[in-house]
Amino acid sequence: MSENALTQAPEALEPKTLVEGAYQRLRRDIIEGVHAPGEKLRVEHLKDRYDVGAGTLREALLLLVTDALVVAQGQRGFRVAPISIADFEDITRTRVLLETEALRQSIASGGEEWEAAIVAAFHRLSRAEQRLADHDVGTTQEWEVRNRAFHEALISASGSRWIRHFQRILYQQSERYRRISLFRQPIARDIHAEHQALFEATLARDATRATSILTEHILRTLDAVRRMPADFFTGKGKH
Amino acid sequence: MSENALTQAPEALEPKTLVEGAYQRLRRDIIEGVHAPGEKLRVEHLKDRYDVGAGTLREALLLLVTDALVVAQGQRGFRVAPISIADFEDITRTRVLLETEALRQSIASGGEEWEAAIVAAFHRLSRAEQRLADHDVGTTQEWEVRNRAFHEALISASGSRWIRHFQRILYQQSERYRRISLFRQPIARDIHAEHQALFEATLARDATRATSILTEHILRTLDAVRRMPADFFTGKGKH
DNA sequence: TCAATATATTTTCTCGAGATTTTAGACAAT
DNA sequence: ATTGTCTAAAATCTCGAGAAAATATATTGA
Repeated sequence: MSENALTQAPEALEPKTLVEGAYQRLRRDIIEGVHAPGEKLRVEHLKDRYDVGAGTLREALLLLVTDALVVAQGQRGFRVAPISIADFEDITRTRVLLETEALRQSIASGGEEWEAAIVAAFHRLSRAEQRLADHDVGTTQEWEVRNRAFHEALISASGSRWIRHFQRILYQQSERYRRISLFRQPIARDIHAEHQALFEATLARDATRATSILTEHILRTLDAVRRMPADFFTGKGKH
Repeated sequence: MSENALTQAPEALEPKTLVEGAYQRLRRDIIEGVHAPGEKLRVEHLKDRYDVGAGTLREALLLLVTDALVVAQGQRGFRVAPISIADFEDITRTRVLLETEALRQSIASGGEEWEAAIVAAFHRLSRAEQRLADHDVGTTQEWEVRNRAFHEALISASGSRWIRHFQRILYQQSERYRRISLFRQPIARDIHAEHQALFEATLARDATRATSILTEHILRTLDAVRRMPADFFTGKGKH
């Protein structure tokens, strides 16, 4: 973690310490649904799975509280943060608020390096989407990474470290929802066209159009989750 | 911590565990400037000051990372989050973005209980401001608490837990800046009139006017910090 | 005097075990 | 059958000590 905790992309660096290592693996497992939402996280069990001491694992769990992926309750241990449709709507709407503002700022003050970064990220993402359309297996993970990179590149010229910090947290949260709903609704809809339009409007410095497209783009993910069966979030149904 | 980590106001509850206790005291000390920005936080020293074991104190430090009051760096321990004018401007602008949106939502969907809570909070704040004007000593802390309570009451009807969560973090950050600059610039300007106007516009459900006043209200704190001597944030000057 | 290397000290990180609290189960009473 | 109490088990929280790393100090050579 370099100068400020807010500047640091939490997955970029490789773990310098056992705590960070456990933190990263635990985070991935939570986002991927290995540990179900609401599930109790018992230190005694997990310390074997992740091969660290109890204290070390507790610290990793504490770090995950920062990402709001884990909730700690007084004298009653840790728990995977629960999910709900209302929460996902909240995440999505707040993401729109922050991400459009950050995009506006970036368009206003972004320089050549910013443009170059977007072009590069878009190119990488397009390739992944092409491979995805060709039904190549195992490219979803790659797409996830590049999709995130594209979205971060778009707003990377925003002067606001705080907005980018919060955006990162929310994106991570929504990624968790997407992973969980992925089984039912693959990344079907023509998402590439949306990215293309977003890409062009941004480079054309058309803030109004770019933010409008971005808003629709983010909001569209709401439909997928809304179409889920009612018992999905209670955990009673079998999936 | 009840249902969701985001719903919990971190200072309301009394500590159920040693970690929480150390966390709360440590947080207060950082906000009040007892531990200067950028200062190294050595576990061996602090564990005596706060009367807990080393592991316990580390956990408290980790919790403070969530509030972005402490930064952790790989194998090099903990440090009080640094401050800068640019950071404070960022905090302030982001606060405006989030708090105005939350206020808009509250005005749109707030019910009677929301109104009642605002009336009560405003009353309590007014009394404190009156006492402050009468030069009563030791009322600044009380004012801080009630000012925060008033601002939270205003947006308490916002359906967005995430916005409220982020708002709380940012408010806490700005409180730190205010405390540090308090010595030079007391809460002079007629802040009560601003609160009064904000109060009235909100209860009148005039979202445009209310958010406009709130924006000015928050942005005005920027001036105080901008007037600080240039060497203030480097820590070279004596204060 | 300065730079570079080597040593010593400090600090962080990590683990395992004991104390406290919560949770689960058995049993009795209404 | 349900409620309540008591006991047993499990889990969390806490601490101190040892291993690893980073920092400060001393030494050597140009």
